[in-house]
Amino acid sequence: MTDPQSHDAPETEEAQAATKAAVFNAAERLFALHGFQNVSVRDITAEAGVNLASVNYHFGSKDALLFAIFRKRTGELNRERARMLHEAAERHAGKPPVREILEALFAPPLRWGDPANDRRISIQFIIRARSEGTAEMRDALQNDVSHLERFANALIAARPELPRETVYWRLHFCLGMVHNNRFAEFDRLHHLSGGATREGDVNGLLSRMLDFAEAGFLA
Amino acid sequence: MTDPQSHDAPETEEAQAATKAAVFNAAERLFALHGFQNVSVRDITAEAGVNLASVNYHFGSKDALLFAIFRKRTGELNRERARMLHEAAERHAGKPPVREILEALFAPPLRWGDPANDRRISIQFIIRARSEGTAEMRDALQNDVSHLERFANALIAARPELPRETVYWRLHFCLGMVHNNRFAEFDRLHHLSGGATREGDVNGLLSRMLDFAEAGFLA
DNA sequence: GTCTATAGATGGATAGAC
DNA sequence: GTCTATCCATCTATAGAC
Repeated sequence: MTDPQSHDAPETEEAQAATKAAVFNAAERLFALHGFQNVSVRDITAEAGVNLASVNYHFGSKDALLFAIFRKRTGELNRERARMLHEAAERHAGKPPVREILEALFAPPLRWGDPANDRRISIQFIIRARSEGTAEMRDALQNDVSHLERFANALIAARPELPRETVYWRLHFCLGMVHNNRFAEFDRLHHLSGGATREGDVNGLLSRMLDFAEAGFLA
Repeated sequence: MTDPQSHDAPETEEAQAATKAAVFNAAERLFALHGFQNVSVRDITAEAGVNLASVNYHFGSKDALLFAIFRKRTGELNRERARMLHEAAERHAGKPPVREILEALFAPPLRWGDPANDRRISIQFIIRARSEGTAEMRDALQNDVSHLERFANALIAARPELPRETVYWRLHFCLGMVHNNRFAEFDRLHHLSGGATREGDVNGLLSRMLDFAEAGFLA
């Protein structure tokens, strides 16, 4: 924009954005598949088909790249969950039932995990960040509980007869159910059940999770 | 034993065993606290107060040390769970109810996680191995489902009216509840609940988990 | 802006002295 | 058997050529 040769700028900007996006996507993919410490800047730039210095030029450092991916994806996921919770509240005069609150919590990560969904890799990245993330990521997770507070408050309103402490623990159990949906765990379950569990049936899995967790909240 | 100077052997063997144990314990502790890739052989030997070559001398390599810890601890945990399941079966003529099956699944890792328990660090190591472990560990987890098969079969017998597929998925949900019991997740929950959740009350947490999961199996 | 070449640091593993 | 000194591979980050 400040460049007088404006007919050159679009090409340059596009090339820059394309390189940055290629690095971003390659990094997200490799981190999700192989773990954060097992992927080098060389792996990422080779996968993206760009030169080695691109990571530092566009993101500053390997850790900053990781954090950029983390922040973008968690932001998207949290917004999607918040929107579903808001819609559920609107449908029920501000007091949605437990099942619809849990659906807003479960459905977005499950839909992302659909084998037919491009975001499949993003959700695996987020799950990995919870255990392998940098100190910066863990601090961000630790401090940004405002997103979960909305869910906790909705659940407390839906089950006012339960002690608040009990609701928090049960929310913790539900989050454990979500975080366990990793490739390796699905594979293990598939092996254990002799092939009876089908990973691809996202809506079926959502129903199963809601049945289980809703009953747990009624106890 | 084959050494004619038998009065020297005990001292040497003890020293050897002591060094090996020091390496083992320091490694388990550091891996559990900081992750596998973030701990170097130098960190381990420094923490153990032994020389750098000890890891390779006693265990062959860093990865072999990791795997030795993994195999020992998972073996201990699985035996403890199997024993509790066996005892539950004996109490109920071979057909224990869902709650006692789940107690055999939940109680050992929870008791290990008690802040007053020396094994607190071991269970964090195992949980970390599930997501950060080497290919060798993941293969071992993948192939050793015999331990879980006993629990799956007991649950199928306790709920014969449910489709087997449903029982497998619900077992998967229960395992997610267990695997989510990490330091970082407890801290986050404590923060979210404004300090209402007490991590130290192991028996209370066990009851809460059993209430939630048992109700989920009744759905 | 892009890319090559390389600096600088750290890692696992091991040879060889004792 | 124990330990020091060192090898060699690999990593991130960056300087400097174009």
